[in-house]
Amino acid sequence: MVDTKLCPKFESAFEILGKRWTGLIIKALLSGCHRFGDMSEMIPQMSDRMLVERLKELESAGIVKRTVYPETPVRIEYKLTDKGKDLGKVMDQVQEWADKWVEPPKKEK
Amino acid sequence: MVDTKLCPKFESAFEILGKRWTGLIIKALLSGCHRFGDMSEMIPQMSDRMLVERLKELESAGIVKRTVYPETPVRIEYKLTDKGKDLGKVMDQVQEWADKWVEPPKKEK
DNA sequence: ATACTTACTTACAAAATGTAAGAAGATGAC
DNA sequence: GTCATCTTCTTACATTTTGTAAGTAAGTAT
Repeated sequence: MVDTKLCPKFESAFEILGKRWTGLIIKALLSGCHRFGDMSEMIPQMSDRMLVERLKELESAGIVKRTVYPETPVRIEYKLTDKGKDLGKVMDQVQEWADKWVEPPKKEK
Repeated sequence: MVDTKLCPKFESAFEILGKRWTGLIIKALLSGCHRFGDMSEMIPQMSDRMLVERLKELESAGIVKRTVYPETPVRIEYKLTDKGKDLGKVMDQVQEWADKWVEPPKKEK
């Protein structure tokens, strides 16, 4: 064993990233999704309830900014802050790893 | 909105990384921890029960290899496979992001 | 026989997530 | 006016995951 403890900042980062859906939501935002409905469509396995909850968490973590446009019907935009955009590098590495190591799911047949 | 779906491989990667403790366990393994007790010590907030469960998942995902040394008392080593070691780059990016953006927790005065 | 070590198991409670229905606020159709 | 529509949530309740703490197994050593 080398160290006796992990870096607290690293741990803190994974309190966010290590929650279900968070990574996918950030990826969706990086891909240009900005609206609730867009994200909900892009990640259909996730329920709206979870999306609401995660977006609130990401907002209070300073990763996402929520803006209301009082049009009709109301439009609400979720955008990554600088802090959030900086997660792009993390996501790129995840994508690279996934491309190299994840074999496509062989569910059917 | 740009795309209509996320990359399935990316999603698959986050089925693992997006679980509580997984990131910290991989980081511990990258830091030179190899034994159950070491990891349990390095991540004291996590219970043994969870460590067992996550290690099994990581093993069946091909990220960790478990080896038994029938000494006394028994020694069991957990090591990252090549697939697992390749997550080092992801973890490095997380660390970089955390160093830049995570402010140290201001719990107690 | 008892104790000691490591690596788990098990049972049960608590918390997170899934599911599905509903609600609010502004509008337009009838 | 009343009904329906759209989007973004909210609520209630079931299911699943995680937390907590005690216990087990195998191999020594005392």
